[in-house]
Amino acid sequence: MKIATWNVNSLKVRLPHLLQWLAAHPVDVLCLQETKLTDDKFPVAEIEAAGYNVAFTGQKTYNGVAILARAPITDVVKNNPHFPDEQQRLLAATVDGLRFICAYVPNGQAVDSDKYVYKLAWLDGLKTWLQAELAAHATQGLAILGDYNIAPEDRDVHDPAAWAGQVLCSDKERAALQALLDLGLSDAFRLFEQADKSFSWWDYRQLGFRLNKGLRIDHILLSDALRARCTACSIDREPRKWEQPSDHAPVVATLS
DNA sequence: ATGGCCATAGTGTATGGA
Repeated sequence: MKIATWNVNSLKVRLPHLLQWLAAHPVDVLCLQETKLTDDKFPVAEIEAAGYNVAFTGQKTYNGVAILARAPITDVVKNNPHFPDEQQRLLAATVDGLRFICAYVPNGQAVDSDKYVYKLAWLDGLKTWLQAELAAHATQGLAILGDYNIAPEDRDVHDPAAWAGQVLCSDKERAALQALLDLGLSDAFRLFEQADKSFSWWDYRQLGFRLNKGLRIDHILLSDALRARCTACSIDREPRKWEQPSDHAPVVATLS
């Protein structure tokens, strides 16, 4: 079984890339972030024609998440019951008996800004909900995939000195991510040997991708039951090379 | 050169992203 996450930065613009990528990589479950589409505009027919079931929750202009799956999708939950939020950033669903959560963590804009305060509160609320979800799905397993907008360590940053203390890299954000891991989750990417300077996002400016000036901020976190089944995890840089790409690359994990 | 790009809403240019 293959599971993946991809921040598409507008599903309206990136639908051709999504369909092209799925044709080459027919993963079993794919979590999308930043669809930026209200539900009435979601491309259900195109995704079903590609052989996927889909659950989604969106809004105008910003945010929006979706879960695509080859198998039936059940027990869909939109948003965090423990954190009332008008922004559409969380979606949970069960596929093949496994629990999947698609997460688009707030960006935070700048350390100590209102958006940064919201980001930390949002992550604290996520922790409360995750604790319950992990307990409810301990046996079969849970995966939470998405754009965390946090680079866990300096080795996940192209220029740690320049980014030190900045949003996406600050101590409080890293501590909030660690608090999620401490619930009993593992960063799938770090279960394996990986190339140095592996990133999942590159700025559109400054030839960011060509110079590999990126960050690793998109993650697949696995509960213990799924960690034991995980045999690989990689970042697919290919779609970042396509014409008019998303600034994020897909992250893929393989489960035995 | 402390900003460069991209998407959205909507036709000027502001906001948000990361």
